[in-house]
Amino acid sequence: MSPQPRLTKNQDLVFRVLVDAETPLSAYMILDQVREFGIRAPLQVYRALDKLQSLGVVHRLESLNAFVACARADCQRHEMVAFAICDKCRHVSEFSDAQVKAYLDNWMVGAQFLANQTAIEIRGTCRACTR
Amino acid sequence: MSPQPRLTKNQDLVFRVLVDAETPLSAYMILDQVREFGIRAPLQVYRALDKLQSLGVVHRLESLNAFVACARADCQRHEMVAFAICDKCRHVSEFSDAQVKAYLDNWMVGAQFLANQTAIEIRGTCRACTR
DNA sequence: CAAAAAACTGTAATGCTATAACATCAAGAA
DNA sequence: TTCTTGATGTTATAGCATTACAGTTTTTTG
Repeated sequence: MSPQPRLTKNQDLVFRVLVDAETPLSAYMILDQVREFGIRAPLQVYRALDKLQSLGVVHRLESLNAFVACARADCQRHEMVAFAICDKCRHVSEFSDAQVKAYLDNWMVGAQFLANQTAIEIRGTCRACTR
Repeated sequence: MSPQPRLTKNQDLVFRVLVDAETPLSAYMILDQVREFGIRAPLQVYRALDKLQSLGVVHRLESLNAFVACARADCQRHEMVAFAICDKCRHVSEFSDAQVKAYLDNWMVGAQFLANQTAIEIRGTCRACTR
């Protein structure tokens, strides 16, 4: 489950909380859960999150100011990923669509725009909450 | 320039600031610019922004916690819009790609996900800042 | 190995972003 | 008119994120 470079204690604590979570968690929600393990300040959480994001094992959901563990077994970096976020139950589906990526890439080539990072977040209601 | 329903004073003030801006502005940056016209509290700005967003004439950039006036002349259509945000000069290019929309729609149909709102934000470096 | 460099940790203080709660006012519909 | 809806104004507070400073551990490399 753990990614390549051995995580430090703080990173591992934060990562485990996210892996166990069923919904995205804010940094402060994470903090609440790791306080009992010695982490006391928001910055300690944010630093761990930064590292985990750079490893590609955690994603930030911009529209929620929250974080999720990567859903894919093979967490590759710099790939284009999209999220469908249910506003009722907060469940998040992560998916990767090569064709969406291809079309956005195409636009970027045309505009001569060098992309670092792409956020695709769809807010709505999931199947389970519709019925 | 102004949209259908006549804007109220506060809405108009906020909208004008965004139209004149060359980069996305946070609610508090907007507040700084409308203080001289009598707006004093963040909530007054947020309320105006909410209304302008629902009219479709202002977009929120989730990854920046900031707002931009809609770049398109015909703002009425509430299509899927994407943003390319330059991290160097903060310039934002707004574009709409029917193909991307089609593929995301396709995914949503498959997953039986009812979408309300979609955010597509590409962070990187624009053409002008590359050279 | 020892020195240097890089990465991680801890803490306090602060700043930025957004909303809750309450009271009031203005405009249009019944 | 009376009712309803939407906008306004203000204060207080909640929630999210970073700066600054100090110290420690781990890794690199000469």
